Amino acid sequence: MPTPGTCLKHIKRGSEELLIEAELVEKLKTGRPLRVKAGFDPTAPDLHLGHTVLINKLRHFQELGHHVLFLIGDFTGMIGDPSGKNTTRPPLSREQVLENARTYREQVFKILDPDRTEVCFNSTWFGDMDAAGMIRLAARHTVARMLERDDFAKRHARNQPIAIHEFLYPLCQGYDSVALKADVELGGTDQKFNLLMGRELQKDYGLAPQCVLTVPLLEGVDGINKMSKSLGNYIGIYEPPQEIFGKLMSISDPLMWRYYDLLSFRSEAEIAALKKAVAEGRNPRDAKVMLAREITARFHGEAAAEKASADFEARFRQGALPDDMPALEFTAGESGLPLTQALKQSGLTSSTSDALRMIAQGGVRADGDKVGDAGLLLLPGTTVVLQVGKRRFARVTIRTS
RNA sequence: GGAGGGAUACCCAAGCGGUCAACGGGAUCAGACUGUAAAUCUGACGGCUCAGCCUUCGAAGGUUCGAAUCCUUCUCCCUCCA
Repeated sequence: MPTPGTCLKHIKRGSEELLIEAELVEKLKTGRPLRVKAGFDPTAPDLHLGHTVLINKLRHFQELGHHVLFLIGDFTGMIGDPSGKNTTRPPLSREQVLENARTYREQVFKILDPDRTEVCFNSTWFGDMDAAGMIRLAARHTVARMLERDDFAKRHARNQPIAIHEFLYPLCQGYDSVALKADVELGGTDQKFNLLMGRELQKDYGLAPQCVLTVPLLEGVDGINKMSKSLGNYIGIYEPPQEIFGKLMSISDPLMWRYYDLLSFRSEAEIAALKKAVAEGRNPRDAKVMLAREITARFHGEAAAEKASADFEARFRQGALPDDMPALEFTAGESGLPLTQALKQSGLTSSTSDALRMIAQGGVRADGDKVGDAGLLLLPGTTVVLQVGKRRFARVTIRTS
């Protein structure tokens, strides 16, 4: 068993803030497995790398022998988290929630150890709470305390609306910690207020307050905004290996180091050494390949990562064709199928207008040769490899109708 | 309850009777460059049977030779006062 000191170091790596460190040390000293809580929205089962920063941190706790409480906020999901300023979301049925939970499990256990993970639902305790109970809970806090939360304060100052129920969300999240007797709760930096609410409520209910560990929000592949599906700058952990690998290779160099810090399982010493080597002239590309391989392997296995890497190398450095391109068949009359139609029907371009533009811009290749003639016809009985841009390919066979 | 402001393409945002498929910015895509990038530069960015045609400017009607632009009704958002 490692000492509390080394545990703490492991836990703090890549994290943003730990409150209160001294308390956590005390908890670690007891030697019992700590109950580590993290809450997840039941609506978005498509996890991306941004989510995994937190999940990686949960894994760190497991590596140290602690117990993870993976909480699905099926009850609070009915409220919606104001911090995301999500507009009204449709209520989910019981079946949908369970289905989402199943998907979560599937995705999350690529990182977490199932034996040390307990999946819970907060409807378990909130489902039984009556209106009086909810009001009792609401009585625990004041409006002034609520307005301490930055986004509430801002909205209030700007005369933007704050619905009453939005105040209930932090209270509910805090109460989850009471119900679960959490020792530690993890969350993104934007969750700090809600996490601290757990401490307050635990004290109110006569429990030892949980420690709070926040992790940074990961920037998306654009390097500017936080990674999110709606911004389209995400890398989903369920994407095909080639996609994950390719997207990681397309990030900027500075962003690469950020990803190393937050996503890689390599030791800090190893990363520092790599950084030094690049600073001294080693091609940053090598470092990026290592990162892309590590992450791809995490979700798809070593072999798939190896292959994605080789494909990428072949395609972009040597201009070779990918060996997994979709093979499609179209039928055409004797005169043949217009290239624009083939491009549109194969999904390589969004419309025939788009196809014409691509051809005009020199972005279309047939069997490796740049197409200059927009009126090109693909004759029946032939098979052509069509390419649009650098990344989109299809093998198209034309048959007679 | 009262007064005012707004709804334009993926997003932001001009336009206020014809020259508008609609300025500009962002995002995106293609080309050049490169380390695979990023940055930069160039171009594209509603659809189609593409030198032409068709459908768009919250919705539905109306005025007009002609409307994103004017009128009417409706829907939705926001601000201020109470």
